[in-house]
Amino acid sequence: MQSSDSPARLFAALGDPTRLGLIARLADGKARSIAQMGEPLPISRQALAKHLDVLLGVGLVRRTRVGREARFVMEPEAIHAARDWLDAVSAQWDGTLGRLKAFVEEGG
Amino acid sequence: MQSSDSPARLFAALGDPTRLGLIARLADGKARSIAQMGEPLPISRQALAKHLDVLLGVGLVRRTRVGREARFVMEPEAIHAARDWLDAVSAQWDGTLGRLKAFVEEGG
DNA sequence: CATATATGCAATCTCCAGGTTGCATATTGT
DNA sequence: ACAATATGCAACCTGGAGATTGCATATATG
Repeated sequence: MQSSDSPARLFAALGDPTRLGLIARLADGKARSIAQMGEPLPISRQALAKHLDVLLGVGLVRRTRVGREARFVMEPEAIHAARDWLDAVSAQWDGTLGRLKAFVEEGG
Repeated sequence: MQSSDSPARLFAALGDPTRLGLIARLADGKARSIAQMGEPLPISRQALAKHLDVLLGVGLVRRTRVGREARFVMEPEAIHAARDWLDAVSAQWDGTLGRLKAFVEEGG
């Protein structure tokens, strides 16, 4: 696990419709091979493999070899990391807004 | 509000270290001009303006003209939209059905 | 063993994101 | 009016993302 570089890389990995769709499909917890993942997609197998490599690089999925297949499962911790970053930003916004309200209340 | 296209565009907007830094700074709720935002950054003013345009395009910031200045404020609703997407994925994973499927698929 | 299946590796192509420079426009200040 | 400030607009350059094709390798199956 050397992927906790910066949240930007994580968001960048999610910032592609194909990859986002892969994550959405893998969210059911099922492990899928590359061929299975690519079955409904209009792109080549190699393009798909690259996308999965990107997701792997930021820790959003985990790879397991089963025979000649490479099965991919979602890794929810990376999702949590991204969500935590957004929560922090959101919390800071809500906090400062609360302080602004307090100021208005006090100052009149 | 025509920005609720797909979450991928939102994540893509966040998937750049410069833009992520801008959002982090704007999370305090203060409105800042382009010159103010660019003061600590090692990039040109035009590059910064493009980044702010990207954030504007997905609804992450709001622009207000004050005299000759263009002030930017964060728009927390877009942050919430991104967080909600991650929550949905996470919730699906955490569901018992998803975990059971994962166990069956992996463990055999 | 021979063959089909599933994936890995590598070279290549194209396009656009992110950056720059130069000039134009609008607003403030003297 | 004139100069300084703040931004907008446009052309341009470059590296890398996303895709392709072709070939190599490993595993299952007859």
